[in-house]
Amino acid sequence: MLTERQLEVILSVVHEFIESGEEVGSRTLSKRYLKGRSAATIRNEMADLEEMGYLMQPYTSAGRVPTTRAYRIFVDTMLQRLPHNERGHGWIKHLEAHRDGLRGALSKASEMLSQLSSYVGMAAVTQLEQIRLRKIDFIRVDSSHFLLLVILDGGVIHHKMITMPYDLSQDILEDLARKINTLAGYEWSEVREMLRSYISGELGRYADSCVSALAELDAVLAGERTTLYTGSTSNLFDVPDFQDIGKFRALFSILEQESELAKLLSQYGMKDGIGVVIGEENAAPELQNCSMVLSSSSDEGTRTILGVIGPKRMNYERVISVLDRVLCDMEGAEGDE
Amino acid sequence: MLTERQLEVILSVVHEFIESGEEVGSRTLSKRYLKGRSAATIRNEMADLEEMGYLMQPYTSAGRVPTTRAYRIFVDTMLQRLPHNERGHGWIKHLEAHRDGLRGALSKASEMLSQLSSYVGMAAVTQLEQIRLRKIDFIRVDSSHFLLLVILDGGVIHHKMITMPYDLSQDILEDLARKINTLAGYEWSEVREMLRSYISGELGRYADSCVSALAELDAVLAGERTTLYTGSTSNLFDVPDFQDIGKFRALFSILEQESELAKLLSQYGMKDGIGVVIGEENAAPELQNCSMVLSSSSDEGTRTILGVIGPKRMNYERVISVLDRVLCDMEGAEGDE
DNA sequence: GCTTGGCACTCATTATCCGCGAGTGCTAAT
DNA sequence: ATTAGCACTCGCGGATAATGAGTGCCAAGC
Repeated sequence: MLTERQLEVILSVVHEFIESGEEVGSRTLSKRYLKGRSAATIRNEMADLEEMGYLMQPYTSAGRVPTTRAYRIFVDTMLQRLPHNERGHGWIKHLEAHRDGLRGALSKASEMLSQLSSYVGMAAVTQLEQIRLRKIDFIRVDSSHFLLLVILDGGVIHHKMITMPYDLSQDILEDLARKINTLAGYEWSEVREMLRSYISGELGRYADSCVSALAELDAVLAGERTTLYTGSTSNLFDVPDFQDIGKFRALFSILEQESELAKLLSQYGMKDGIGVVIGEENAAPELQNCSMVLSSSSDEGTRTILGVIGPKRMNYERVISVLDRVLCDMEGAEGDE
Repeated sequence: MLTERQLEVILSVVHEFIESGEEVGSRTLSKRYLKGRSAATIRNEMADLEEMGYLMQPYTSAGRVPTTRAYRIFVDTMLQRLPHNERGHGWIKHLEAHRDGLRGALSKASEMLSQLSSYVGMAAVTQLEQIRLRKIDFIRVDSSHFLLLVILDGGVIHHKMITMPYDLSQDILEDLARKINTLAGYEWSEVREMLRSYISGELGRYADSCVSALAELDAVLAGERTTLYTGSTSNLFDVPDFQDIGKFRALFSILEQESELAKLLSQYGMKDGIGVVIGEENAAPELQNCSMVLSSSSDEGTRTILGVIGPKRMNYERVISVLDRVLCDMEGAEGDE
């Protein structure tokens, strides 16, 4: 399909364009990459490749710019070539043991990814439907308030202050908690059902309040719920591609809509290992000029995604190695760093 | 000091400049504001006012632009004129009762302020040194982990997973918690001291771990600690003053450094009620082009600040009324919205 | 003594033009 | 198949000119 030389031209154009940000001309390629061949020869190849959809000219008689297809080839070739770490599977196991807990670990990781990549780091944890309950507790604060505390597998912690019309003594609450905790290890959907029958059966006059508390709890836990952490975004100011306020805005506004971005991430982070999503391959129209380098890891109940988002014209090699390194750190450092 | 007419000129220049964003000329003023007088007269006044430091010309023979002093007069006049809500004192009392808790209330408030003002809303709660303990609890999760839970006056909640070398049974933990909870109502600094002696005195072999746990806790609570919530920042893209990427960056980067901004806020939010900080009045050099409209409310132990940050050339009237309205909502809506 | 119309002058902004240079496509020779 | 040569395209940057809003100042008027 593609001759050896055509491939070489594609890779060269992408490489040069990523470095310079300017349209790549035949002369440059002839001088710096395919030294054997003359500019004219390369011009012919480039004309062919344009027809095939790998290159394009921003205007008549300018240099060529790679299309997403060209980037794709470039990245795939790179991923094959790299001594590509077959770790990147197990890291989710180590997250919870982090000294700052899940929350702290993810927020630090995203920040670190931002710093090291000089783009924007992201970390997301998705609570799947089949997440299991680890521990639940009610803490009486005063006569009309208690704090509902839920700890799920994977270290996800939720808490919520509940207002009660009755004064429940701490003893009653403890008793209730003890009962519910016998359900630890079950999936949430099961727990919910069991709770429902328990409440209506045994709780008598408190049933009303408990039902509404259960509803609250359900709202927090039901279905997929993704929490997203975003590293520092100020690196984006130094990216030449985003000097234009319009392009900047496109990326930025999606970074701010956590829910949108979270949906996108969970959509692409299917396979374990490191993956790259380039420009238009992305579902969101705002991200046409952006690429993401992602790694996901799943456990029963949660899926965690770490990654970097940056311009399509990003330094993929560096970002991939940075991500790889952060993942390794994660497995290594855990509690002691 | 200032004649009636000089004052009028100042207010007019500020008003016009806020609307148009362009240098204001004498002809405009004569036509739209001080209809009685001719352009030449106003030119003379303006020359005087420039000498007095209220106006300035960006370059020779251009229109005039207000200085911070002029903005100051404009804002002060407005604050006097407004049917200015003498509420705005008590709202901190109502925060905690919000159905989403303190955290939820503040994050919603900042978001709402962003939406309504079309600038950037902020909400910060500062935990003062003399904050009081309301309730503490240890929840055993498994043999080597327990969750430390601290509830402070004002509804501030902290939790932290602690790893323990020993297996402490839930009973021991509960006993410990019960003891500590007798200290509820004391200031944290007192609690810390009492705990310290208790631990070394009675806990025997567990003392080491407890000391380190106490240190953890102390790190979270000691001194001032401000939590900052920032509303959507994407409104900034539509502000003409920030079309230039450089100016945008200045504001944005400080919004991202939560700690910096938090420090600034607590510095200015001294007096209760609504206050405005304009441009260079601000300590941070990054905020020279920005103004903040702030309202703070203190309780024993916490101070909460709500406000909006935007360009110096912001629509102060609208922002002030928006803030006022959000504060009222806060007092009214509480749990039921 | 303010106020005001008139006038010359300033200066940022915008439009226009022009030449440069990098790059292309095509063709004819190798 | 490759390559040197050539005419052509087109964005970019600098120079120049025209525009126009606004000023400062002066001399006349109320």
